[in-house]
Formats: sequence, C-alpha cells, structure tokens
Amino acid sequence: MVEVKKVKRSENYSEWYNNLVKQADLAEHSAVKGCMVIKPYGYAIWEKMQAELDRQFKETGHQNAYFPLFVPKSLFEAEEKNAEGFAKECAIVTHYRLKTDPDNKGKLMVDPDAKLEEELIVRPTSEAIIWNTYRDWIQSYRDLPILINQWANVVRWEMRTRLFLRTAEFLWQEGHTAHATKEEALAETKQMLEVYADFAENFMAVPVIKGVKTENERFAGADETFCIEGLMQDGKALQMGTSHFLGQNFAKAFDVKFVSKENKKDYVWATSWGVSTRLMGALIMSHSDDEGLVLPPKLAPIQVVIVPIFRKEEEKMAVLEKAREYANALKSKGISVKLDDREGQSPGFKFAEYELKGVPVRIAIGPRDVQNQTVEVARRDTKEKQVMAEVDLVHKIEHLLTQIQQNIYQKALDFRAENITTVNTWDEFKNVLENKPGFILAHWDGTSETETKIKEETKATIRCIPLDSALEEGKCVYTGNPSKQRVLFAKAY
RNA sequence: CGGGGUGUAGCGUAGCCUGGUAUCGCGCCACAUUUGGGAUGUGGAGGUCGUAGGUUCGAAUCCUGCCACCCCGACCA
Repeated sequence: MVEVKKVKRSENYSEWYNNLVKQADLAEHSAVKGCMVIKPYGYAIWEKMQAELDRQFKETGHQNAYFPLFVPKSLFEAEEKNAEGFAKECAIVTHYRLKTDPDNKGKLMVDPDAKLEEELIVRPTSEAIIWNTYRDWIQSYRDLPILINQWANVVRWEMRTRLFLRTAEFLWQEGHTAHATKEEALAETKQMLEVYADFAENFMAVPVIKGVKTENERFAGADETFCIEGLMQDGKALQMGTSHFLGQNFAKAFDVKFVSKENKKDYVWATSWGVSTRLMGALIMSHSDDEGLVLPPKLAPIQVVIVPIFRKEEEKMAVLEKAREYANALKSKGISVKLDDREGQSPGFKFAEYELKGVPVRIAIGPRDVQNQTVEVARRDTKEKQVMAEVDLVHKIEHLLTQIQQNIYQKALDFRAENITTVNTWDEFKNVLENKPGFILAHWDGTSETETKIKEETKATIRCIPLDSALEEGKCVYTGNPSKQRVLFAKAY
C-alpha cells in the first residue's frame, strides 16, 4: 500500500482525481507520452463494462469483428470532412525498418531505405478502413444491414492528456453499421444511444442527458451526432458516448452501392457509435469521495470483501471457518467476494484500503460475531455500519447491493438536479457559469456564430440539444433572436 | 504548442540560494509481541539525486539542451 496523500475534492479537484486514479491502483502514466498503463484493478472494471456493453450489443443484433490498426493515407483522406477533422491529431507510420546507427554505437536509426510508398495512418477512428471493406461485402439489399462492432484501441495525438479522460491511445468499441434506408439507419443511431444511456444509468449509476450535437460539435463526417452527457462533481460536463448518423457520406466516399428490391442502385446508409475508457473517468468522478473510490455494485470487481478479525489461534480457526462459509454462500449467488485473510495487516488498515478501492460492501467478522452469530456490515456509499444476524445473510447482502446501486444513482441524480440552472438573460448566464458550475438551460438562436462567440467569451459550449426537452418560445440569451427550444450549456472536459 | 511550476529509494519529502558524495517519514525484508478503524519494538535492505552535456580539483546543488508530469490557455472523446 502506498501512503495516501489526502487531497480533498473541494481543494483541488484535478489533483484529487489524479491521486485517486493512482492510489486506487487503477492506472498510471507510462514511459510513452500521453499513454497510460491500465493496472489490473482498473482493467477489471473496464472488463465489467465491456462485458455488459458487449452483451447489449449482441442482444441488439450486432456481431464483433476486427479491422486493422493502420489506414492507408489514400483511404483515410477519402471522406474529406472526416479526414480534415482528424488530420491534426494523427500518428503516421512512414517507415517499416530500423538499422544500427553507424555514427552512434548501440543506437538504432530509421532506415531511410525502408520508406513506405504510402504512409499509414494509425487509426483515430475506423470509418475509412471499414467502409472501404464494406464496399466489397455489399451488392444487394439482401446483404444489408451489416451490424458490426469492434473492440479496439485508437490513437489521437492530444496535446494535453489526463488519465482515462483523454489519453493519446485509448481503448473503445466502435460500432459500424450499413443500412438500406435512411429511416433504418436513423433508428439504429437512436437505438444505440438508448443502449448507452441505459448502460450509463443502470450500470454506472451516472444519470445522463440524451441529445443532439450542434453543427460545431458534430462528429467529422456525420450528418447528425447524438450523445449522452454526464455532469461530474466539479460541475463540468463529460461527453460519455456518441452515436452518429453518417447519412450516405461514407458510402459516397467509398462508392458503396447496393441494388434494391426494385432493382435500383443506391448508396448505403451508415451509422457509427462508440464509448471509450473515458467512461472510467466518468465513473470515478461521479461517485467518489475524499476517502476514495465509490463503485456501483454492478461494475465493482469485488462486490463484497470479508475481513476476518482474530487474536488467538483458536479464534482464527473459528472466524475463518465462518468467513469461508459466508464467502461461499455469497459466491453461490453470483456475488464476487474477496476474503482478505492476510495476517500482516490490521483490520483498520484493510478497512481503509477497501474504502480507497471503492468496494461496495465490507463484512467484518470476529470472535464476538462467531459467538453471537452476527457480522458487522459496512456500506461504502454512506459509510454506515450495522451488526446483522447471520440468518438470511446472503439475501440481506443481495438486497444491500441493490440498495447501494440505487442510492449512488439517486445521489448523482440529485446532484445533477441541483446543478441544472435555467437562465433567461446574458447576465444571468455569465453569473451562473462563474458562481454555480453545472449545466445551464438557455435559449439559443441556432447559429454557429452565436455558439462560437459564447464559447469564446465564457468557455461554455453547447453540450447538446436535449431530446426530451419541450419546445418553448424564447429569445436567445446572447443575441435576443427568437428560439424555439432551450439547449444545454456547460464547461466540459 | 504558449505561460507558470515540479522531478532526490516503491510513495511522500529535507538538502539546492551559499558546490565537498544525501535527510526524515511511510512502505519493503527478518524476528518478536500484536489485530473490532490505517499496530509496536529490534535489526536490515534499498539511491546513476529525471536525462544528456558543460563549468569545476570536486555537482543533487551552478549553466545549457532534452524528457516526463502538474496547473492555466489553444486542441479534443
């Protein structure tokens, strides 16, 4: 265990976040600029996320496949807007061989004779290589839809990185689907947005606002970008997932046509959608406190930890026997349990350690409990402790896990409700931004110019045009021009 | 990439101004006593002072380049 340097959320949110990621053993910086090492405990959480998302993708008819890491430059540039959007942050492979440096013993140099005829782009996203492939897969409407997802790594050469929130290389899934009609593609886009929202709220316990991006914030190459937006504890917004309706842009760029039932040729309609290891950042920032991580039971690698307490040898026997009995009973119900029977550490040490790691439920069992047929149960979210009779313990723990899942969602939901402010004037807008970080609902005249000016003056961007907000006549907070709907502003990660 | 800061053992640090071979705490290893909220004692191991040069008899300390990280911008999921 590392010595814990305590920084409070309220003192320095960034430092608190960085310390937490390291101290809870989730990830660390690597020798490669901007890239992180995801450590076993952090990766275990990501695997839980993957497993559930993957299940939902398959349930909605998708299959996994894998496409190359590299994209030849000529393919990459085919869809102009997409290429332009990502051009500034691409890593490029220009050579395929090193050789020993004659002027510098023991060192290697790029072999100038091994220059590639065509540069390879390390994928920042895979539309290009995938749509180039789909062209060969699609001839008839009978070949559609294609519903494919891939789990992969991508590289975006960011200037400023932060563990999980923005790294130069990150892990994600990207779904890429092809459809015969616009309606079907749009329905797919919305369906996957729902999958993401459901996952965020019911598994991550993070409430999200579903919406549409403005033109400024739209994915490069998309006709429409849908997104889910979460609110972090420091009042900043985090884009947690996007689902794009790509229209026929990629089909046209890669010449992907199909013959319809009516024997007519038409371009294929496309969608793509993705979530990344950034979700780890959202999870950490949404629930954790000054004691450490708080994990929702549905994603916690360890849901219940059992800490045995004993002095004498005969106590140890009795306590461990009980502890194993409980552990097995819980495991048989599919609950992931860790029995921490290390003898070098005191119970207090272990309590603190599992709090740091966000384990939802802790069971302590000592000689006193063995005698009374009880256990001490502590929940991470509220830090409440109670002595429970062992009768029906498994059911009680199952119930408690459900309660914790609900409670941390409710807490996050309440927090968000308190931090969405409706404003009507520009003064109010600026005042709220400065004094009460969070989401702002305000009228906007619908132009890119206004959005850009607001961003320049306040750093706030339109996170989305919420899908479920009612139409309402009003005046743009910035220009006073007419508006039909409030949009969601915030400073964002 | 611009402005500010940091880099000394696994972690947190003192020393740097005023140059003389590195301090303390946690952790680690061994043994003993301990264990219901971060145990105690005794003994021990662990350092190219981020890195590459320069100045000097001598560099953690002074100078230069580079690298990484943090904070604030620009860019972005």
